[in-house]
Amino acid sequence: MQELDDLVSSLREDGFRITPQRVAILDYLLRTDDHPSAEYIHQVVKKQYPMVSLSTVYKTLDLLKEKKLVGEIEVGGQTRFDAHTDAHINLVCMKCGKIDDLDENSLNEIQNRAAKKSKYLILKGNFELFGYCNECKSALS
Amino acid sequence: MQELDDLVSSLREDGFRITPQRVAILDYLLRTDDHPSAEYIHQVVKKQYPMVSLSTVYKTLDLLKEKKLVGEIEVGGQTRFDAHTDAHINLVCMKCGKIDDLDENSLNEIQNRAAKKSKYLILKGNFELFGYCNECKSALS
DNA sequence: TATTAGTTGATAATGATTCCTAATTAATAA
DNA sequence: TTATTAATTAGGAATCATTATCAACTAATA
Repeated sequence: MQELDDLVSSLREDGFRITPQRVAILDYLLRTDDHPSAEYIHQVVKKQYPMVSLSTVYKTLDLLKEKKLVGEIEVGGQTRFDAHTDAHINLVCMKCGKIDDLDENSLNEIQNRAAKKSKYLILKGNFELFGYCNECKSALS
Repeated sequence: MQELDDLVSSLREDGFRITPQRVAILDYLLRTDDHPSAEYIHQVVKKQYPMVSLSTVYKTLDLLKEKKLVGEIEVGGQTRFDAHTDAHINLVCMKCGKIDDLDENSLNEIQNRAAKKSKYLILKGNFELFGYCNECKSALS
């Protein structure tokens, strides 16, 4: 996996230690389209490294957020993570809890316009739409 | 306050009891441009009705959310509320924590386009931009 | 291979929100 | 106006995600 190696090297160059735990977490996030919670990431990574602790997952996620390698959205009282870092829409299914990504070109433009109008210095944006996914809406009673 | 009276009447017609607690909470949300947390709403309402409990604030907010009289966004591990219910951008200052609203016409259009492309049934949208407000960015070290 | 500072795992602490229940009260009708 | 009653409230306990703490461990370096 070229991308993983590159990101790992860049972390190493920034002076961070490369631990199997960190690699496993980043690897999983790069491979999935899912938007897992810290708890879920912990479950997944434990299959490969049973000794990994939840607190290490949280700390690694903090690091990856800081390096802008992963993004986060807060949904239903918990934080969900993904490695899809360009501006996009998160479609949140209120029934099954899944989150799909949707690219939308106009978001960067909106962000720039908002920065100008508001005088805020904008660092990141989250765009969430809540509803029912195709499967769950079909199953509505 | 005409709007408050109308909303109170509509709640009564829906079979909900009109309590001073509920009126005070809704009244405050209608009057402010702020995006208070439940805790903060509790502080404000207690000045007028010192016996109001935090759990009543939470339950009233649930009711008002269900009736779509207030919106919510999750920021920094807590939920913030406002009575500005049409689609808009929330500008979140990562330093002082304030949230400003910004109208943006294209949001409804984006929402419709996303619904079509994704096949989701969209019920609501949140658009958040994070950064530093004009005051806080000037004060950056 | 030894050194050492960064990292980890385990668990305690925190804080926002939800749950629980007896007491209260808004709404209704007599 | 008063009695009835089911909805609502206050207060506190419980829950759950996240953060903090710290002794033990280990990746990086020389």
